[in-house]
Amino acid sequence: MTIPAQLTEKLHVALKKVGLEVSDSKRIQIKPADDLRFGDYQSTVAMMMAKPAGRNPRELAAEIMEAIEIGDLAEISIAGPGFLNFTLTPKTWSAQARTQLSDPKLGVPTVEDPETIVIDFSAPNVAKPMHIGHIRSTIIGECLGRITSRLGHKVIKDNHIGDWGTQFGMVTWAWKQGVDEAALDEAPLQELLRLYRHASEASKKDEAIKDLCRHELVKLQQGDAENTEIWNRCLALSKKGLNEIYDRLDVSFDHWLGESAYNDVLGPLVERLEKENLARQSDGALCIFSDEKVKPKADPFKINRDGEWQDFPMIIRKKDGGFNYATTDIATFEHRANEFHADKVWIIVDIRQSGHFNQLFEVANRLGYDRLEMTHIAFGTILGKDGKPLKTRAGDLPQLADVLDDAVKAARAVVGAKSHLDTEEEKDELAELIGVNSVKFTELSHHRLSDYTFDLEKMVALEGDTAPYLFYSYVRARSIFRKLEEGASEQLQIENLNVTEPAEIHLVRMLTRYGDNVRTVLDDFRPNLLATYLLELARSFHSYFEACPVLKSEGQTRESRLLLCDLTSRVIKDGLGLLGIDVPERM
RNA sequence: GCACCCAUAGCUCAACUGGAUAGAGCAACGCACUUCUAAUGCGUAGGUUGCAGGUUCGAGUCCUGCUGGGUGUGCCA
Repeated sequence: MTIPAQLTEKLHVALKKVGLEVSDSKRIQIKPADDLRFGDYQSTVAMMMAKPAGRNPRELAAEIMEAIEIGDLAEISIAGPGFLNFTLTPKTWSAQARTQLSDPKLGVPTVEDPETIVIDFSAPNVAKPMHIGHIRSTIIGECLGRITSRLGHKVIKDNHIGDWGTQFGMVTWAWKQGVDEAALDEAPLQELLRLYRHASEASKKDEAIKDLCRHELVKLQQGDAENTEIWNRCLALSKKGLNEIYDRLDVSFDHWLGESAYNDVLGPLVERLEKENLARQSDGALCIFSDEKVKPKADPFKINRDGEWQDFPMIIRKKDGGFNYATTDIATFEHRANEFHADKVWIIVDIRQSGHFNQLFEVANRLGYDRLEMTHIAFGTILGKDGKPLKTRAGDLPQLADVLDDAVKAARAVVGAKSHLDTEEEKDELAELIGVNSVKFTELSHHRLSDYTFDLEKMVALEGDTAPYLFYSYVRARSIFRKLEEGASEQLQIENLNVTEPAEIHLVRMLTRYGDNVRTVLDDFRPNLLATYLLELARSFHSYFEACPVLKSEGQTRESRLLLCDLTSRVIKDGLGLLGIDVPERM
């Protein structure tokens, strides 16, 4: 039983003794104290019960304290307006640490009812190389996938690539204007980007060219041989480029079911919707309208213009006959429900698309998929130095590969100056690890909804709350074991783990919070909570490491401290692994 | 206009979902290295949590109204 559960139970019994019946044990509210001066856990039950019982909260707290049979689990004190503070004894902490050390899962809980969860993330447009804006979905998605899977769920990671949309019409048009085969051989992604930019600029200037691009897409969607051939070549080249980045980021997928994967079902799908009166013609397009069941304000199919509520339909077939992302998105969730048997679908996409998802989820309900729980996990915008969003269409975004290269270069300079590694090859490898993971960690340590300014210098800063800080704590802990005589680490006895010093106790306190922190990430899809926790853990380890000599101590103390180093290094490695970050053994 | 999101130290972010004197890092200043790897630790300084009300024993957190910023708003995704 966990410590909070034990304390809750003991409090429950004590409350009965004092003559106060608590119907809901949640009201007892044992919480970790947010300030260590107040102990490890606190209960506000005396304050909450006092008023209805017509009692003084402090007196009530004193009675409860008298009645509770705490044994040597914790020390109790009363403070402030009536807080009951529990300070766990060193004996309790030692036992907690031993339990965690002998648990292969390090205290991370497993869910009782595993679910099948589809995570839809990254989803780049394949005609263009990934730019910095793609980092958020990619990194958050991989992290959520790892955590969800660790908690015992079945996770299906799906890269819903944009391989069928308007941008393909543009690339195809430009391709036919003149593709540079030599460049395509040399640097395929750059050549595709050139084609896209060419078409983008041309169609901005000339409405007729825009129409030609649209037409190329319609031809592709209708199976035109030449366009299909071009499409196949683009797709192969793009995927190769994307995979290089994913390998570098240590991101992987179970499926790459992009928009094109659903092409064959779009026609029948749209016919079905029209036949069942879920969609109707409007201005030449086929649209899904409001069902008028909720107030306009809460209706995703309504919009207010000049004080008047008007229809705001979801277009599922354009007047040129082409399908758009709304159509493929409907086909996609049907596939996920029917073929993947998903209980939940998490879609990790920019918050700017939230309106679209409100409509999409409503469509799912109307189609009878109300048991499929779909969530749009939104994130904020990456801003330029001017405080304005980096423009997606302008084509002047830093490419992700370049950002990673720059980060590695910056890391290489620091590694060159500070590393204890022997060879240049090892240093290059370490710089790659630090550079790439600094970019990832920067992303994961921000709240997902906050906009943040893209600042390469800050991103690769290697001091303070960064990936290298965490790496360093891990490396310090592991280096101890390299100094040990052969086989000594195997002989460590878990029973000998026993903490007494404040720095040791604080370290254990942080360590035992690991499982809870992992779990809470999924409450609101917040990897930054785990990132913050790991930084705090590392901080308490560095403090401990400075305050408590390990190898210079003797006997049981030495063994106990070695075990603490072992446990800490395991938690840090495991925690970073859940964030999608690999650790170096030396640096 | 309307809808949604955001506002916490100079900067970047926390605050365990309503608890005590709002915490970290960066930047600034001071102290500690022939080291268990100083990519560190210890300390100083930095706040009317955008403003005004309300609910509550108790509000950064919930409610209302403002202010400021961002995003979206029919055939892009």
